[in-house]
Amino acid sequence: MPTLERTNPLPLYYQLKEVLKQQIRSGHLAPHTAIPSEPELVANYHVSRATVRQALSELVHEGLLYRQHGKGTFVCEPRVQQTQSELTSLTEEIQRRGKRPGGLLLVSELIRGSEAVRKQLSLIDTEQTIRLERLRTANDIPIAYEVDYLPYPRAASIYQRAKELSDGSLYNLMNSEGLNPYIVEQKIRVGTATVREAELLRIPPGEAGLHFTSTAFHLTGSPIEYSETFFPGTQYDFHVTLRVTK
Amino acid sequence: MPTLERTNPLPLYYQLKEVLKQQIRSGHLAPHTAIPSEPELVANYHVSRATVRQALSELVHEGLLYRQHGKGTFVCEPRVQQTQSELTSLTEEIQRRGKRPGGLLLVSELIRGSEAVRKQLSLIDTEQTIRLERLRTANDIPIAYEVDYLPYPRAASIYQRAKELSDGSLYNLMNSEGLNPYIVEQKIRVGTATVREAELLRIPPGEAGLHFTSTAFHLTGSPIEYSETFFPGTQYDFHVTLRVTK
DNA sequence: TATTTAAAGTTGTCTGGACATAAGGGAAAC
DNA sequence: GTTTCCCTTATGTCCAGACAACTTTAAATA
Repeated sequence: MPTLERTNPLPLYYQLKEVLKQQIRSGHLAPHTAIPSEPELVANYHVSRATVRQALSELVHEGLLYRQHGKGTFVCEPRVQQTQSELTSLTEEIQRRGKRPGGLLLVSELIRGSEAVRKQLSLIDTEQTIRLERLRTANDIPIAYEVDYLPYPRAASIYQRAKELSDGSLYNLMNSEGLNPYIVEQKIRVGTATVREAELLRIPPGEAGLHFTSTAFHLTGSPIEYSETFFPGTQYDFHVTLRVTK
Repeated sequence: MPTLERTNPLPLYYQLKEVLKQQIRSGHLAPHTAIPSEPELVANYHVSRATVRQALSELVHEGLLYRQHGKGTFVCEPRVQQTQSELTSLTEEIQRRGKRPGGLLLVSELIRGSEAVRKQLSLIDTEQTIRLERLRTANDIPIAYEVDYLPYPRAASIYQRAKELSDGSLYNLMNSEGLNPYIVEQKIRVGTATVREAELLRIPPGEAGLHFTSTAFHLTGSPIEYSETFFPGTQYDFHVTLRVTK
């Protein structure tokens, strides 16, 4: 049985979490079997019950364990996509599929922006909108047309560094500037390509595809990015994991 | 200041949560302002710090508060769609839009099922598949064509009560039978209507629409339902809220 | 034998305390 | 005037213990 290191800067509950996670993934703890009871974990790892419970609570929240009052704590059956509603950027999605992500920055401008966009970004009167028009590629093949809007004074650094978007993702850039997307709301519907989109994506105009509108919020709940993306045809399938809020 | 009732069967941390939620929603606690510190809440409500922290932690998890180590706990800016990745059934979606949900059960049968479906439901050799073919309606207008698959011995009660699906939702039925969907994985892509789908939905064959494949898992991680749904044209837009996993 | 009761083990809630770590402000030193 | 250091306050982690509520098992009872 592994031991927890009190000299380790990582918290004890976190170390215990990792140990249990490892045992679940390796199969030492089989699905639907009970893990050691809380008093047993307390004795085995020489930590308090509060520490054990913090570790278990987070694993329950991550969908690896489930509890039954009076009976015990059990291992969940593994799902194909173990992550729940994980926030992954298109860049990461492309990489996950074994392709090389890229991007072509078509336009980078500072405008007032439509009322709809201004409302999405909760802009006040004096503030402007950064507008980025991009063609996203996988292995140099265009796969999506995207327009991003960011609040101007706040995301000024993004406007300066927009050139770096040619190969990286906007979310990476935002993270490095303290504008970490924390929650993203997306709306998905079927749409058809405009003439401009069709040209850039090398598809027949009017072809059907997925149209995304997405708003990213900071940890604090402030909107930090709004975007509209068009994925042509059936090249892209979108995954999502929903969970009951209890 | 409201007081917590120790005679109330609801836990203290839960009562405190509700009090704070109410103050946030009513505007007594404005966005980006600090709520009382933990020691203050301890003094104000006469509970221990652990109880306060349990309430705050859950509110942070629900996206209503954010913490800053060394500074305090603050109120999040409200988002349009305050729920995060809430698991809502199509029936609820239709109701939310002020329409009357309905359904026409076309087929209800017990079959072996394709290998793909059997794999989705993790069936063993002797188990069969319940197959339900349904036309979903809003105000009696067909809006989607859906085929559901459930594991047979386990969901036998659903097969018996399939007739009740004519006006209710499958998820409601499943909940009442202890088969509560807890996590749902969905795949979304653009698809075209088959001849049968076009006929039933009264649209031209080959018309584009959203094609959903969805697998519902129980609290324990076991798959309990797999379904394929087709939404024609642009009638339906799908909302989703993603969140970073920290 | 069948039923009821009691005990043991489990998670859920709650207490009061302790020290660590991070942020900010003000006083002291430069 | 500027910097440095310390004190205060905030959240983060951890402890030892208590009782409640639920489940199962086993003993006691009818």
